[in-house]
Amino acid sequence: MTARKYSRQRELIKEFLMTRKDHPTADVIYQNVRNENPNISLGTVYRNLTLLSEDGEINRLNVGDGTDHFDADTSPHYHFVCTECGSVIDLEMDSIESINSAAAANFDGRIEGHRTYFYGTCRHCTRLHEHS
Amino acid sequence: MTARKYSRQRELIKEFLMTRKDHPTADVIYQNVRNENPNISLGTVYRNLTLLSEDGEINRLNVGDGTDHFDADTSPHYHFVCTECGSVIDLEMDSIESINSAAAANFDGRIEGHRTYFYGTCRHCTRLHEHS
DNA sequence: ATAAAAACAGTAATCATTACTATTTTCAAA
DNA sequence: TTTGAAAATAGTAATGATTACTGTTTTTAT
Repeated sequence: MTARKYSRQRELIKEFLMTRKDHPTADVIYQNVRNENPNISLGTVYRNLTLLSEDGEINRLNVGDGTDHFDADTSPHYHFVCTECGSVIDLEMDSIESINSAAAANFDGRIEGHRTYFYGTCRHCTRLHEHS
Repeated sequence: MTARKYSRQRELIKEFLMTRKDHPTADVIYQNVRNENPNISLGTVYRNLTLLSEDGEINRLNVGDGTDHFDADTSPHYHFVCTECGSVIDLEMDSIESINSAAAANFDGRIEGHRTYFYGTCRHCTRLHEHS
């Protein structure tokens, strides 16, 4: 519906996000894209992140830490969030779309999908606790 | 560790939340508790919601709409979020703790739990679309 | 009773995000 | 190739949820 026009800024944002697998926040993206375009504004970053996710080119993650994270990998996969350091890590596991039907069983409405985040302690933070 | 002292305000907040199954936000709780205590401040509501959830007496829900929701039902259960009206509804389905082990299979770290929200259109919004 | 810890009301501050505005860029059609 | 309307931009102001601060009041163990 909305005619999308080319923008170098949007391209830079997408390009940067594709190089990262740590699911950065808008501000981290902003700080990094500024290396390529020092004049870009934070509002432009936010607006383009929204446009890209509306277009399905990226995903917005609400991991529960108060700030959104972004992911250029739109293939179905799950995320782990470390409750100590806050890092967001891709999980290698099969999709569990079957839980949608489990949820729909006793529900009077239409269930279209789900979002699942796993929480715990990441490898690095676990090791920090080890007292050998 | 932190010695908790009685507070009438905290009691009112918990009591109100227990009467509701629609998972209200802090501001909705504030507006309602003011009927019982017109002097209560919004900061007190926020602080006590945090204390109550730290104590495991209530749960904080991050449904992805930008504002936290609260639930006095701490028994394990899942939630549905209507993408049209934003309502948050309890789901009657078995716990699927088994997905934790699926997530842990290829992950080098400790997975302690997960949070899952189901999205779609609620009964009410679905009916609004029906053109009979 | 008393006093230290906890909680309070009221308000200011913070943080992420969105909205606004005047200017610049894109791009399809002339 | 111009041209002009739509889209996008930079910069800044505003918003909304939440947290922090401060002087006062409550709680509660002694």
